[in-house]
Amino acid sequence: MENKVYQIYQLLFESFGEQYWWPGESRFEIMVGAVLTQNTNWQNVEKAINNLKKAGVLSPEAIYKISPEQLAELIRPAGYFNVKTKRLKNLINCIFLDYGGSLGNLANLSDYELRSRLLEIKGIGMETADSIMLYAFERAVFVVDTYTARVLIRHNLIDEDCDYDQLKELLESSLAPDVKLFNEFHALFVEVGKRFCRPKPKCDSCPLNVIPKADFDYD
DNA sequence: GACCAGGCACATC
DNA sequence: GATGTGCATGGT
Repeated sequence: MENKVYQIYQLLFESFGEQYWWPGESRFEIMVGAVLTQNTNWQNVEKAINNLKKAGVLSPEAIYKISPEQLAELIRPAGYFNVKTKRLKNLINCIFLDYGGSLGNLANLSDYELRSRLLEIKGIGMETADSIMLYAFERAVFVVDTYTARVLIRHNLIDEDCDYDQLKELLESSLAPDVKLFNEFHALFVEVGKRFCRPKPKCDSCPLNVIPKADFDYD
């Protein structure tokens, strides 16, 4: 098999089907979710987003105006709530002070400009920036996360001390730059990761078992 | 009770 | 430049 990366996509799609990501109703909700889900279970993020919705503050203007204390209380279920309060405020301040509070103005930026601008915001790292790029602005960038790394490393497709850019390069160079494909593939990595590729993996019925695995000791 | 989650910035060596 | 640490809730 020539393209193992694409083979992985096919195996995962056959097993799990379409994932219907990102689970959010608006561009802004996706951006907020991208920050809240940092190192955090999506179930907890949903509670926080529901709190924001119930309080009627899931908009750039409302989050711009709300006090840090109130915001922290609303997003508490997502964990790291003090850190994430600052990160959300940083993101919203950028949108307001530099782009007049309009996401449409951000949408006019080129891929390179948008990613650079997002990465300047304290609290927005590469994965969060790429999640926003792909899922909120429909740009064909691959979102790498811990599961992506784990799966590719365990199947010997990349060195175990690779960095984010190397993983991203492997994926983007192995695939056509297709927003829909990147959307599904990242979501499928998360799905297979949650089920089978934890730090201590349980690979018994994993659909990727047909791909050779590296030998690891997991203690 | 231990483990872990759809990271990131910062301190220290 | 590499490695370590704090941040925090909630499900399994």
